[in-house]
Amino acid sequence: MAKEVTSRAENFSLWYNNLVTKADLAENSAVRGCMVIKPYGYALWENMQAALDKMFKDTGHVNAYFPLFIPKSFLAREAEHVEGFAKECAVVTHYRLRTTKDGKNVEVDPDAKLEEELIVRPTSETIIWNTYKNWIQSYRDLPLLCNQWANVVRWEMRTRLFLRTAEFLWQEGHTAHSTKQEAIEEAEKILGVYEDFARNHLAIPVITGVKTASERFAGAVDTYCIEALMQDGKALQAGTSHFLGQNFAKAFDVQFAGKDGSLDYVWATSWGVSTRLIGALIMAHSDDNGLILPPKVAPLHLVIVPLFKGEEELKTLMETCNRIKNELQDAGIKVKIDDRDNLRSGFKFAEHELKGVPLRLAFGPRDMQNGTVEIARRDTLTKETVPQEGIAVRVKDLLNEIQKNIYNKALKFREENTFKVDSYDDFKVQIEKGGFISAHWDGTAETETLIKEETKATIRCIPFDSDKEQGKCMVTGKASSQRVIFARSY
RNA sequence: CGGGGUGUGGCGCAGUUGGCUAGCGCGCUACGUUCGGGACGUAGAGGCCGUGUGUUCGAGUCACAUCACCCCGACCA
Repeated sequence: MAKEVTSRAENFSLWYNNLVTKADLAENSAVRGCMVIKPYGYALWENMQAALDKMFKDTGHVNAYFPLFIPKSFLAREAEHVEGFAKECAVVTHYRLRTTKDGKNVEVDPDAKLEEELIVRPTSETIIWNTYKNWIQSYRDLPLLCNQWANVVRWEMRTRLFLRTAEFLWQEGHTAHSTKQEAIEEAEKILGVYEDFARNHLAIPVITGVKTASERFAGAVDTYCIEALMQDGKALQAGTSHFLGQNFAKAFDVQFAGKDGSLDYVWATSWGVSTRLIGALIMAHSDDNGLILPPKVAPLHLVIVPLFKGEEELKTLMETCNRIKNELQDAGIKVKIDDRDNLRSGFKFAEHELKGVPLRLAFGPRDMQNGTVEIARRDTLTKETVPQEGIAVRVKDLLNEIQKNIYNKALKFREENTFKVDSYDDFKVQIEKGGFISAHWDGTAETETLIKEETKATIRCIPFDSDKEQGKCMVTGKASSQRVIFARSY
């Protein structure tokens, strides 16, 4: 009997469980909201990392690493920045423990108090700019294009597995430029990288645009973003790229000498994507049978399941299985043979579907006789029997098809769930049903706040590619020059 | 920090108006039969019922306290 899975809520844990668990940190409430990334989930992250890392390097960036700890005073330098992060910082106040008198426990040694507290980085702008100060003197030192792969900690009031954990992994790029124009171009270029990565690797269509002032990164002049739509109709901010102006350069006194000898503050960007992208991947594609992972980032492309009774039969099948495995591996396909003898094949099928392995190749005595194999697609759940000959080509084709199909499905979903709305009444009705809503807004923070308070919808972004159509704000009736994207979001 | 809910083997749960030896499903171990879509049988292992204090002849069950977790808000990638 097949297990029945009905509700979407059940699926969320169904989807996550293969990749990640909540950190089990016993009695300590302080670390709630951390996650353990299991090997399979981490392999997925590593694939995403590798692809992104290559894209960064192809656009002239290099990797570096900066400290986890940030002196408290650094955060105070940029007023808006500290305002934005102060409420969610973990602070190190002591550097030593000691055994309690009864010898049964440990406690903080009050004599080991730090003179200046250290902040566990919520993001690294401050410590990086403090370092850049020493790296930049002349226009010849620019542009400086660094990326860092790191963990960060944000003490959120409420956490949510993958989407908002207390600690998460990410990459953060921090660049310095000699002109405003060049910095803006950099921020835009990176947003393009993110969009490309989401589309071509994660198979997630995203809307690119700029954030409104109230949604902007603390300390940025402009925040560009990619916004994705999840299957439950909620929006997810999947990545951001910030034009920081000269804010951090001024805060950390980073000036450079130009060709003409004049001094000026450098122009900056910062940008990042995190393990939240894994959450996006899961929530954008998965179905009631479990995960659906795009081949480009899947830890495993194909599992070979030999169908056998008894050790003897397995032996006779394994020769062919190994041959196929080698052939596929030589073609660059990530493949595994599932020859566990304590599980029935049906169970294995279900398990690999749950884990989102794009292809499954079943091979039994019947195929042995016919010189065939059975290939099943995870995305469509369809099966076909094909000759063993030329299997690598067929598998490659299928992986490409799956990659495309997953994207097209997600794109179709987004298109079917994006609505143009012109009246606030319609808006209130539509927002309950989820999806992106494209509507006119008068450009004021007051209206934005009002809408948020009344409907819980936020402006996800002012999209780059929207028509510059004239219209009237759906709330105030004031003039608007383009539609913006509203949604409820994670 | 407000509002609601839950704590019982690894996981998911039941446990009556307090009652005797705390159950069930999944999973786990062993053996056997099975094996082309989540198998079955038999035999096992595994629990001071979140914690503390009380009420009682007797507490998983009642009271009070406390801790933790989940959901909904405020905050946020």
